[in-house]
Amino acid sequence: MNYKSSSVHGADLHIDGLEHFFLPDILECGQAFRWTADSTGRYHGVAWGYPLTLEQQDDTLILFDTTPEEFDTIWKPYLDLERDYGEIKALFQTDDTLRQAMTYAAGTRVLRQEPWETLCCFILSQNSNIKRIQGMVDRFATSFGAQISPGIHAFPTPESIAALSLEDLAPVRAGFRGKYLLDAAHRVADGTVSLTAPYTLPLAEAREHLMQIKGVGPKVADCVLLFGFSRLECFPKDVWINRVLDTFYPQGFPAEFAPVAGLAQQYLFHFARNNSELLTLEK
DNA sequence: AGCCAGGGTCTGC
DNA sequence: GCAGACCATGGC
Repeated sequence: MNYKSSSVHGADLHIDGLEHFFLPDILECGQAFRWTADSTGRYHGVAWGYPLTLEQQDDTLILFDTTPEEFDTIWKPYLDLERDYGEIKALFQTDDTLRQAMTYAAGTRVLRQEPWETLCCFILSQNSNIKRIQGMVDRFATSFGAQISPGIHAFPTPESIAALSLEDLAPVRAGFRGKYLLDAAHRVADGTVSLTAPYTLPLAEAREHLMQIKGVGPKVADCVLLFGFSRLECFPKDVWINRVLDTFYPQGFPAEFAPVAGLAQQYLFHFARNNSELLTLEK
């Protein structure tokens, strides 16, 4: 189990006895882009149309201004609190590289994000960096998302984006990615691309389905499948992961980890970025 | 100042 | 199929 109990404190909810859970690992690892930490360490964000403030104190997670019902339907699945990370990590312990890698992001989890939001974010991610992606996503949501409370915006809908022109999108400062956002919105709005089918399609077909969209290649498709559709068998390959594979898995990534390779990818990504001197950097 | 960023498209072999 | 130019822009 991932936590022992939950309790209501006024308008807040406390989740106690957390395991394998650390907010900075989860919210700042480059899988989600709408969470920001304030000076007290609390995180503010929006997901599935709901705003939330989060704070972690040791093994207790505090969700401010929410209800047990909202926790059960939105935040428990969003934070992937139903998955047994202990079991998966025990499997990874059998691998020397993964055992070491897991210490660099021990509390990460694969969020269950909204597919459309994840699609847009990773279209915007291409040839960019996490800081700038956050800026583009914030301008996108602020400019075109419905205001759900003062200063807080829901993520824009595909329909609302499909009605825009490239010039309308200028405030996002997305550069060449703007036209890709519009293509994604058009295809989702007219039904060419389904945002439910990839939950269940065979992986190769799910990738091809998303890659119909201009600006969506293998890496973006895999990130959307992993972080937006909870397809943990997906293993996005960027330059860092390729260096890890070259250095530590020249015979290929072990097949026994295939069903949860996407979680391994998370640990390996952060391990790589913190230990570049260990990697073969040619090519 | 210059490099690189959680890539993808388009063109030319 | 595969390499290489090119894409816009900001963060470091």
